[in-house]
Amino acid sequence: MTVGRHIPEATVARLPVYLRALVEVADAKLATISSERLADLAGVNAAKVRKDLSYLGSYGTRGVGYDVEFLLYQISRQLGLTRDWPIVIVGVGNLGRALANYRGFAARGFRIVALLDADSDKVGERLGEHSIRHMSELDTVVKKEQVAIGVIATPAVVAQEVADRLVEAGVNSILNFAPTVISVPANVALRKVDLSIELQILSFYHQRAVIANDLAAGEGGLVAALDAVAERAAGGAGSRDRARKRDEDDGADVAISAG
Amino acid sequence: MTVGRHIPEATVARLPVYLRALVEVADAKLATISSERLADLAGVNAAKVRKDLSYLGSYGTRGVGYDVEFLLYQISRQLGLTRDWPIVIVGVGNLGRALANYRGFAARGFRIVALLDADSDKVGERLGEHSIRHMSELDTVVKKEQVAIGVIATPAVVAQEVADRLVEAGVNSILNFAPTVISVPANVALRKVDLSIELQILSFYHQRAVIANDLAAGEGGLVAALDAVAERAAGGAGSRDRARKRDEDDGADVAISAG
DNA sequence: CCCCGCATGTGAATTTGTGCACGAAGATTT
DNA sequence: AAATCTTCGTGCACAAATTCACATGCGGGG
Repeated sequence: MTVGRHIPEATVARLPVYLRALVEVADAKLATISSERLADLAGVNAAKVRKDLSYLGSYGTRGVGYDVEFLLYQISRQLGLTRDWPIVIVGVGNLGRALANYRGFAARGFRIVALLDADSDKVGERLGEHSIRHMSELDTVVKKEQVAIGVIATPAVVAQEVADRLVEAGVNSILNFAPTVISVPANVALRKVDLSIELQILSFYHQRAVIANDLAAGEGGLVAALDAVAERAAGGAGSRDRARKRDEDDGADVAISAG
Repeated sequence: MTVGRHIPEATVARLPVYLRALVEVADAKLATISSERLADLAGVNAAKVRKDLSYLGSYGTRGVGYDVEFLLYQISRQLGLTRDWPIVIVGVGNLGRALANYRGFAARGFRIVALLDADSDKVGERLGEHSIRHMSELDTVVKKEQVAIGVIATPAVVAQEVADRLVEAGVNSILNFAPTVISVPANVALRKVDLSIELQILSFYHQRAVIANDLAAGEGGLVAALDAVAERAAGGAGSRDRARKRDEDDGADVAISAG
């Protein structure tokens, strides 16, 4: 492989999935793994795994597979997980609290350095190993702690303002949980996690399934009535779509574990 | 347009975003909106908005734009939001609680009918307008309430089992927050939200930005950048045998990357 | 009533992503 | 040492998604 420059976005989005699978494999004390097996664990197809990994360089051994530890290291390195990144969480409501308690952060080298909230009543409250500080300290904290990533968990109305302040303070990567579109300068990386949007997307496919089901199940007037609608809504390729979705779905995913 | 058949997946994922923007526009008492303006609010490009909307049918008026109310209705209908969908949340930990309290669900017609957890100590605990029920009631609840969508907010280890039970009980749409890959039959719709994966993806782009920045920073910066690179290259070998702690991270998802 | 301007709808080109199929390379067996 | 088996790496064709560019058609002004 021509030394992986420019890793495709779709590939980048899958690397963390491979990483997680590899951690499990390593825990099981296996030294090597085939693309086939890794694909299985990651829920994708083997050719894709090989192509993805080839962007990182040729780290596999034909006839054998990939060295688990080495691959773990290479992926971690590409993802920038070999060092710690200080993060701040802005907005300590429902979601902010869940995030603050989420142990997956530290596990991957994301170190929470501060929890900020605009509500003076919350300031000072202890949460895990941090006490909540006031928004006004944002700039100070970011600069002092060299914050790399800002997590926005505020209500939608203030999200853009918070983003602006984060950028202003020097943060160049933002993870937005607020249910609104925010915009940032081109040099700032932005990702969003939107719970209600995920549900709505699911609702779309769910509705199709329901209609398809009704059609398959019954044969009364209902069927006739829905027929035209179903034709448009479900199309003919419903199940094919569904099957694909499982594999490739890389649109938006978020993850949290409930402790 | 030949009346929307087969709406592309990418388009489906954007419809909720348009919907949200349209709600705001409607609140502002505007009767029509141009693709340009809607694109702006949704953070995408105007041609994409037009093409997306064209899949729903030709609802715009040349020279004028789209009728806000009408478009709102059409999108809601496509997404299946004109009716209520009963949902259950399985796993009432950190995240499950946040989800249970999240107001965005009810707002769009997703009605939580039950909160389930395997921990007997939690059973009976009141949370909002529900009291937590035991996992063993899953089948009963799903059937009695005609549950449409199951939300998994459990630790990763039990996620697959929970998914299996949901499917078994008749749920055909699942939103998975557990930080693990789960598999379901082809006729079941599945989406995942993985918080730690989002952070890792962000970390990838962040790292790039850091290096690019260092490089652009001038001479001293160049040295620093090369240092950073060297550190990664060399440090890798050193920390190569780092044993990653297995930890349950959470998934969460997001959607955009900034260049 | 006709013309002009504006914004939609869409064919076509481009870019990005996927997956097959096969050659290459290393391991294992005979 | 050769034959065989396994599994990677990748060229290629196809599919999906994005973006451009412009013809089309509606509404308003004169």
